[in-house]
Amino acid sequence: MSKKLTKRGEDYSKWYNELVVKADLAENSGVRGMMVIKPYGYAIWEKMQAELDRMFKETGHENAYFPLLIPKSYFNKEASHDDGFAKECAVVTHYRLKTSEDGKEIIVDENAKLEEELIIRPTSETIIWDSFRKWIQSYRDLPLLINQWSNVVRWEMRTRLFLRTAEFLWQEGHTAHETKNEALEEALKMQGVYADFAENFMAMPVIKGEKTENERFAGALSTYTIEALMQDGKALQAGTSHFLGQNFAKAFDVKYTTNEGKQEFVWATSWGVSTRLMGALVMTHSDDFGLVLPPKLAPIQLVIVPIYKSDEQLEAINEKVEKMMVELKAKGVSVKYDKRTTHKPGWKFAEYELKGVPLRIAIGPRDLENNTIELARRDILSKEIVSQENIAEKVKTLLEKIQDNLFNKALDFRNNLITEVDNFEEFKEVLKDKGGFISAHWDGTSETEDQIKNLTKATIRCIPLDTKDEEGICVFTGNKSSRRVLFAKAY
RNA sequence: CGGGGUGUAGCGUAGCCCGGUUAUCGCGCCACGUUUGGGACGUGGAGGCCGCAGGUUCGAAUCCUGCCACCCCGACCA
Repeated sequence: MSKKLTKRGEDYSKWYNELVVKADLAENSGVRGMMVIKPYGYAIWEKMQAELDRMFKETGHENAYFPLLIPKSYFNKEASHDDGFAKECAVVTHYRLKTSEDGKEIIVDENAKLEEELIIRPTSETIIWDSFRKWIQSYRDLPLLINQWSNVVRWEMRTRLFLRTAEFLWQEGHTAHETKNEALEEALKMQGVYADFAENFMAMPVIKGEKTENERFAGALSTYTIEALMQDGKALQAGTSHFLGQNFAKAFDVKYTTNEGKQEFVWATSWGVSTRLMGALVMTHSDDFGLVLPPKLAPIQLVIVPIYKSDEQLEAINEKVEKMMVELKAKGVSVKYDKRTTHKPGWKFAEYELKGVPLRIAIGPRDLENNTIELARRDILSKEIVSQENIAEKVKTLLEKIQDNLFNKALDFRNNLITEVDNFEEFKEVLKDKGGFISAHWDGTSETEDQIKNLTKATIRCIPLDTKDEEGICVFTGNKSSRRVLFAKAY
């Protein structure tokens, strides 16, 4: 079995690529930049989806589905949106293939050229707002709170499994509101939902903040973000929520009648998270032995491996384990009993470690005699012999402990990598030697941000929401600044 | 799209400069046997249009030309 992983310290990027493939999460496909999400990886995504979907519905949203293809003309109705995405759109130009003259290959039928080209959605604002126009007449139709689970295509130059793929899965929320304030509140509320999900389910601490103009979504008036920090000290934008003002309402002519009989444009938001979260999950917790999954998102929370010499022993173990399984399942633990005879225990141990299963029970002849089991934790790689009494309760408690431990560990790591810096020399040093977030004063101009980016590759990840006013001078220009922002190199 | 590199079995590779029997080795796969508390061992076996298309030659994985794909470094990005 050549499943030896590259160590994180040797080459973080290589470690990540190998881990995603070896843990059976995803692989590259025959289509440039597009991945195959394998069953184990998809199972994790499904858990994320289920939880997020529940949270969206709890906050009043409904799911709907809009077309994959968008008429090109819709696209340039909102100018900045068009600018932002035009460079990375896949375009459908024909609707039929035919056999070539020599009968050897299938070619595009030039007679089947579309009147108007169709864009494969890079995001769905335009096609959704075309529908919203028909759905919204009166203030009584508002707010309109819609979410869509879908795939989108963005023709990226350089791709990496989960982190940046030419096609990815995501959800996109699109809402319309009567007032500016209500829309702003919605955008912030959804940022909160994302932060809650990241921290309480992914066990990934995030910083809530607002994007600067440079980093803002194409077509948005403000973009709220949750920013996470990966183990190599680079930041990852994990989710965004946009306040779109009336831009799309005006572009698609979406007006409503107020209770005073006046015509007004609606106010909008959109927000999304994608399969990129899978990459974030991997890079937040995993180690040199493989994936480490937080129990709340692990498809298998506990695996049981039998150890035996004879068929009789295996049968005795089976009997014991079947009883345990009933107890465990009753407590809601997702448990797998791997009694395959085709692999040895040592092989299974290594395999489930690689796949990040939070807890493992090994049970063999010795345990049958002593009424014990061996219980192993993935997060800290510990093993202990415990009594079989109350096993479900113990497992349940441990799973919660692991979930907390992963979050706290990631939080400590993140907090240690936020450095306050007051001059540009120090800025460059910290960025080079330590990495992570740099908290520094900035004069608020795009020019300064651009120059810093060109010199250091660091960008402003966000203006943290909880930032306090503090007089200072810009780390680059020395101009006045009233608060610190967070810089980092980002994925 | 610029600069560099690589294509040989499912995966990783040797051979290529300097053309010459049946294309090397490891992992994985299949069968049988022995094994099973941290990735077992033995014996046997299957699997290749050497990226594609041309050319040079008695003879091409090897030399030449063109094309394609992928990887790395830049510009672009959730």
